[in-house]
Amino acid sequence: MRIIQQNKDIILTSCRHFDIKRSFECGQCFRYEESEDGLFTLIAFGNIVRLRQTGDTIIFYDMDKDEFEKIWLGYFDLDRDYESVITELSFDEQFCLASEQACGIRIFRQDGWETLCSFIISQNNNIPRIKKIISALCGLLGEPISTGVNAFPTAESILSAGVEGLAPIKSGFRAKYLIDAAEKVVNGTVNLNELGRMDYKEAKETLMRIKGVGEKVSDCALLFGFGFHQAFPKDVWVKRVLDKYYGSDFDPNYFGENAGIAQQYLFYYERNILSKTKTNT
DNA sequence: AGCCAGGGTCTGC
DNA sequence: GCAGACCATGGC
Repeated sequence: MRIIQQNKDIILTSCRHFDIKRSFECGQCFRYEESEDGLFTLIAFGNIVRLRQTGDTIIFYDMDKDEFEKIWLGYFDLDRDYESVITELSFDEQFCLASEQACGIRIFRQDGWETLCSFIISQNNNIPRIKKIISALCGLLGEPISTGVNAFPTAESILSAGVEGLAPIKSGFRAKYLIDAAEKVVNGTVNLNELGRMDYKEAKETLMRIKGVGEKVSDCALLFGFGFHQAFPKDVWVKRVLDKYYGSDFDPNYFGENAGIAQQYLFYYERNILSKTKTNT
């Protein structure tokens, strides 16, 4: 992969292991839109990013190199060698099948607070509606960053809204969980800045102090928002894979330190490929 | 109309 | 530790 500044854009070439469509559509990120001509618009860290992929070339529009290296290199996990990660995980037969169909998925390193809230909202919910609720939350309480676009709201802002104040976003029973998360982050019961210094187990337990955060939500936040690549979220799709091929005694340690990456490929394979092609038996 | 969705809590055994 | 009811909402 090479990074080139061309006029006002950043161009990545030879991106064998970065498929932006699959990476966005694999259920890790909710603040993006794809327009009909293949343009993706992402809102993250108070910025709006527009990007498009043609073959193995990706263009980041109106982006300067300093900003790219400071924020987006890390966000898109571009320092990680996915080739060797995939080779490492390929001892497993199901992963091999999945990685052929899900090639190019990368795990984004998103904002921790936003990721935590996003996956609190995700519980017992579907992806289109998760996106809607998050968008409404930002519109209601986020700081404007452009016309009609707001950043993700701070914990203080959500806390001051209260459960009643969140009513317009129609998050249902999850509103009280968002408030509890905001409260514990503001009062220090959960210090998100310390999570990175903890081991996986301690970080997971810390997030689970929040009401509405169980094992799965905690794992998603750790994997997509805090860089814990051994976190292995088990949602209904992943459980289907585990039931079909691995048995009830499956332990994520089977996949090692990058179990979370394996999980993401299996999730995408089951949800976006298998469930749409099989003739029901 | 009923089931499902990147689940968790609470209660009862 | 495990099963089941319940939780809001919208798409199909």
